[in-house]
Amino acid sequence: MKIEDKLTAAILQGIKQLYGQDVPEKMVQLQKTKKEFEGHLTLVVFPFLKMSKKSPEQTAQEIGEYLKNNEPAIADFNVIKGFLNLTIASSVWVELLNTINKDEKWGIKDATDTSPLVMIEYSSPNTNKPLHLGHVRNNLLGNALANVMAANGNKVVKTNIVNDRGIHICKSMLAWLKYGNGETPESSGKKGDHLIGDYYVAFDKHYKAEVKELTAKFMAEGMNEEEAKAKAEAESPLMLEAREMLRKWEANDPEVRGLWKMMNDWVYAGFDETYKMMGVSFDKIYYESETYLEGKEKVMEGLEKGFFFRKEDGSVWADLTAEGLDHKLLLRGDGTSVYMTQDIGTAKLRFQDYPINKMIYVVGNEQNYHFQVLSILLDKLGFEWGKDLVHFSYGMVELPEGKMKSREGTVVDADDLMEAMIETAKETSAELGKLDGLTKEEADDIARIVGLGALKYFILKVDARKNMTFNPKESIDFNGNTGPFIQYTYARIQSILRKAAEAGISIPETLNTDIELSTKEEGLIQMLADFRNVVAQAGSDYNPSIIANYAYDLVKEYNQFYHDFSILREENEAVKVFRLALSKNVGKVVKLAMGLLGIEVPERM
RNA sequence: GGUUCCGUAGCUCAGCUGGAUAGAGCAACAGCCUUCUAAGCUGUGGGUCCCGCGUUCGAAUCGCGGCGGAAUCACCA
Repeated sequence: MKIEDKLTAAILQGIKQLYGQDVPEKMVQLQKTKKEFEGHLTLVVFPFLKMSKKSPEQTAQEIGEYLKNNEPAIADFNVIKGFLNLTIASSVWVELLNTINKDEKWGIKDATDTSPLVMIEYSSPNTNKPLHLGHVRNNLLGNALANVMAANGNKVVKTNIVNDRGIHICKSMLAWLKYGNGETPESSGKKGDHLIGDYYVAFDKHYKAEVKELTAKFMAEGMNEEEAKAKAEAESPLMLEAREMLRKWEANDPEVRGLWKMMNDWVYAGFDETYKMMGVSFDKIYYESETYLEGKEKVMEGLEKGFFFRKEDGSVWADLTAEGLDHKLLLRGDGTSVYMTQDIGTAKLRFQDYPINKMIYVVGNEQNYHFQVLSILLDKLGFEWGKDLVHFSYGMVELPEGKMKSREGTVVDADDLMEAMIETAKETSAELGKLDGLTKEEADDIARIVGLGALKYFILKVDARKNMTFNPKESIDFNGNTGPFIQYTYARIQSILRKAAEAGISIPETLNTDIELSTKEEGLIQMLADFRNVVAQAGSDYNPSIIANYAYDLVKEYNQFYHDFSILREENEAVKVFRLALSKNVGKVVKLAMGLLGIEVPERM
């Protein structure tokens, strides 16, 4: 039983005894005592003044005395204004540590057969260019959220919807045909996604040049600039060719389809490498080319049932004015589908494939409106989870000079970024002399773990909703509130445990409670115990960042403890063993917490 | 213009189901490595929590109104 629950019960009992009234549980506001005061938990007594009819100080004093006399867990108390600071007995903390110690996965709740099934969609790349920093945030958040949901006892299916069709791919294909000389990933030594991305850029370059030329021509013929540009864009032969290619694709032209498949496969091979390096994975991948037709069917079904309406030109719309929104297009006049139609189709397939209880879409906040609409539409169409689907909406990653713009070449590439982080980690490790005596493989592995840890933590510690700034010049720090700091502390704990084992000191599963603890040690146990709440809250709030910030707080606290107290040099055997057990469990919880974020921790660094 | 989100130290961010003197890191300055890993620890300086009004014993936190920034409101995805 949690200490807070136990105390709450005791306090309720006390209130009844002292003031003869039953009060609702939520009036008992127990919070962690602030550092500058003595005690572990603090009861705010203001809510009870009405029934005690006494001053805050007197009321707190009364409740404190009651607790000290009647609740064995309370060793002492002090009163400051309306705050009753309660000191919990050392033995209670040791018992708590014993509980935590026995539980290898403290704070983690495994799914059972009857657990709800949560599907999480994330990543969702286009196949015409490599992943960039924005995708990195998406992937890391999606992966972390999946871990968090799983740790809260849900069955989790991670899914990815790949946008593998459309005009953007045709542009890359066309450019490759025109300017490529048959270049392949093998022949060029480039990753497939980068190769295709380069041709997408090439298309854009040639297209722009074409438009510029045509615009000049039309202006010479007497048009104003705006008209000329619009006409040039509409009549650009390159763009017309790309559109023609898309038509052929839709008509299943074997040549176009063949090229499309080949080039997409290159891209997937590239993505797979990136995902693998990033440490993210999927249980089920959907391809838009396979789902986009499904949506039409569903929309037609809705049309028959009268949820939607058709305009004279044949286009199909949803009237959402009753929900405070506008009219939304679902099928174009020519019967082709739009983005929304595809999401409906994908939803349909997913629902066929899995008994989904909750659907979470990890998609940037520029699509808030889209998901608001999607939720309503899915609900109308009879998807049980439609109404309360979760759009896990995250903010943009911006550069100091503003948004990333592919046009201006300011896009931060995911592969480059990871490589740079690992390289920096390697250099830093070498400078600090951490790599002495390690094999190259070991050193490389540590550099990978630390470099990626720095990147992942940097991104995950920020509240997902907020836009965040990433400064490539200053790069990501390895000191302070960072992934490496947490990893470092973990590695140091492992080092101590190794040394203890070498010295033949064993840590018993159950520690003797007859030991005096310092406030720092008690505080650490309190923080360890809190991990449960943190995981639960991260799950119910869909918020991985609180785990990141928790891990930092815990490690920061442990580091201070580490410097103030000796562990292996401690002479009192019982105290030494206790501190080892405490360290071990800090290490365990840090590893679990970082694991939820998808961040590895090294045994040494 | 409508809707949604954001605004906390020079910078990057915590804190927000109302609670005590608003916290970290970076940057600056001053200390600490013959002792369990100094990617660390200790200290100093640094604040109109965007502004105003309201609710409350109590507001960075809740409500309303402003101001500033972002996103979105496409037969793009």
